[in-house]
Amino acid sequence: MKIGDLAKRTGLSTHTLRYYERIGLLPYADRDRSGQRDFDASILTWIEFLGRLKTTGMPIRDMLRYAALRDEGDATGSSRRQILEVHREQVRTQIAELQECLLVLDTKIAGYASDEQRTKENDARPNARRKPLRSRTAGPVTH
Amino acid sequence: MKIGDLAKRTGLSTHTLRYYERIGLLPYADRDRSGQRDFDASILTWIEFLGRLKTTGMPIRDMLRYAALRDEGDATGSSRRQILEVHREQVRTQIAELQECLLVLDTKIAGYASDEQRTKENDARPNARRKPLRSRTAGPVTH
DNA sequence: ATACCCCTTCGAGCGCGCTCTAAGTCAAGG
DNA sequence: CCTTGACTTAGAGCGCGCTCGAAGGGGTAT
Repeated sequence: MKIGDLAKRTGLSTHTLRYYERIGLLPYADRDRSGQRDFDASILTWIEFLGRLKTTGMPIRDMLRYAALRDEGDATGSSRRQILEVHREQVRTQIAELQECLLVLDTKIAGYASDEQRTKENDARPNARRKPLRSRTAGPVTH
Repeated sequence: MKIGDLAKRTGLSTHTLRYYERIGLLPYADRDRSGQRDFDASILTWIEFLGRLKTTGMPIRDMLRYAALRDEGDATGSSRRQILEVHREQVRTQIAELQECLLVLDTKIAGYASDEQRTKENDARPNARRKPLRSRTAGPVTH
């Protein structure tokens, strides 16, 4: 499988795929006689799993640790399991935090909701006037 | 309230607080006669709310849009509500994704679990050997 | 042979969100 | 008076995860 095809299948750019290989997140792919990468189809599973790790906020450096252990073979199974168990716990925490935030958002939105009738709460502005600022800090102001 | 106190209370560094003021995420704070910031206690509520937005992945540029509307006063209530409603939807999606990933992690871990007995599945390595690489790309290798 | 398009490597650049340094001011305590 | 320590501004630098550009090669269709 060529890199372009893999890109289409995974939604990653060819640039990103090469980058991943370069840093060791993907195994070094076979090259055909003209030097082009020929990916094994099984790479799809691995990339998908990496996607899960990424979605759940695992930094690349940790994925690299995991990938390295994977390369070392069977003996590293329990280390890998441990990494995943620790990570799973972080994901659980993350979900709990988000759910808490969701409640706060609900409350806040409810405060704005009541029939376009303004409540004090949602409009409280701490320190009076806000300085426009943004002199040399930013360019054409995109905000 | 001095910036140092506020830093302690919020867990943000004084650097970060000044940075937030600079970009307009915090209102321009009053200065005492010697030029030092004197924050209104009500800023705590705002910072806490910003924290929620941050936790849920809202980029600073969007927080700035929200903050700007807030400064414009009561008339912007419905725009602000809209921003939050859109964001809430994204948070919900995010949570759903994480929960899906959690299931995948559970499965993966279960695969490693079974009494230290290696299963094929969890060790499948796509393209044979992995090149060490990492020649000029990185320094002393921290991974 | 000539396009055309996808591929290659190497290395620079970018957007984000801080984070830190430098150089200096100010107020309180010993 | 002198030190200490928290504060001030302006601006440079950093870690992350890509993202892109330049310069060139290969294989196929016309």
